[in-house]
Amino acid sequence: MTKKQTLGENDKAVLALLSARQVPMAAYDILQALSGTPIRAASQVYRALEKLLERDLVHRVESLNAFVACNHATHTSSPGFFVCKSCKSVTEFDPVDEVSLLTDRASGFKIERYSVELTGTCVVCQGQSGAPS
Amino acid sequence: MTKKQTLGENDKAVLALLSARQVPMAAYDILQALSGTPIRAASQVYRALEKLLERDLVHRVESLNAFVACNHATHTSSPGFFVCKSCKSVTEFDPVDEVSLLTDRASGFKIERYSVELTGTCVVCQGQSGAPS
DNA sequence: CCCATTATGTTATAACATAACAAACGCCAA
DNA sequence: TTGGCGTTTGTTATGTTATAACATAATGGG
Repeated sequence: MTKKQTLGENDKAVLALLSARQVPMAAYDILQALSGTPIRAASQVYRALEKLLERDLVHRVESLNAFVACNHATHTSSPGFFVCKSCKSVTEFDPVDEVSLLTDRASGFKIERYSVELTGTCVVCQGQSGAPS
Repeated sequence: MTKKQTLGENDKAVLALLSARQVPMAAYDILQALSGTPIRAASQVYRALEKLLERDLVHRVESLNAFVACNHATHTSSPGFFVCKSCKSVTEFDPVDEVSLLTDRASGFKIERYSVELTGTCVVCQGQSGAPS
């Protein structure tokens, strides 16, 4: 019963791509970016993403239907994100404090996974759009 | 320039449906459930949802690609949800405390909207599945 | 070597969402 | 009153995201 222990070539290619870019990518964008490789179909991308998500090497950004490489040393399965709607960048953080508050008010609900996504404008983009010439 | 101030029949029908059910519904489920009405196409459903979302009468549950009627007296545009993966029920709450923590660590990021979704098992479903006969 | 299992490739389709255009409706100014 | 404009609604088509289903190849233990 050998369950997948190593990443295959496709998985590595997807991970390398997401690590190189620092922004979230949609699955079909990944597909297009990897057109030089054996990856030719959506299902290959989704299969790779599935493995990478299991290992917390990649996170899904729910509010964007997109995927981003984890940039933390210690991979957490449930990160929080600041998502800049202007430049599409995301900043990852670990919402431990917030989640401990949430645990308190869960009143019996058994939390298995969470998604905390803050949408707005990052510092850089605020400077660029807000300032008059 | 009269911008839509009242809800139309379609909007009311969608809201009534979502209020009657207490669980999130996907847009195409709504479409099917309203087959007796003038609503015949997906775009009509999405248009109604758009208006209802603007007014915070309905919320989008990102992790389910689904929509649920707001059950709060004071409608907030950014609620939190406990989502039971077993019975699909959602419990809405206002994550003000958590978000004030997040504001502290946002370090210049301007938060406009947020989504806090906790997936797990509700008290009722824990009792049903966990207990031996 | 042979078979079972896992991995990969390929095609098709399901599920979710919006674009684009047409028809009808309401309002108010000429 | 009517004619024009903005809004709403209806309709068809298409775009986008995700998975199902099946075929083929690689791998590893007996």
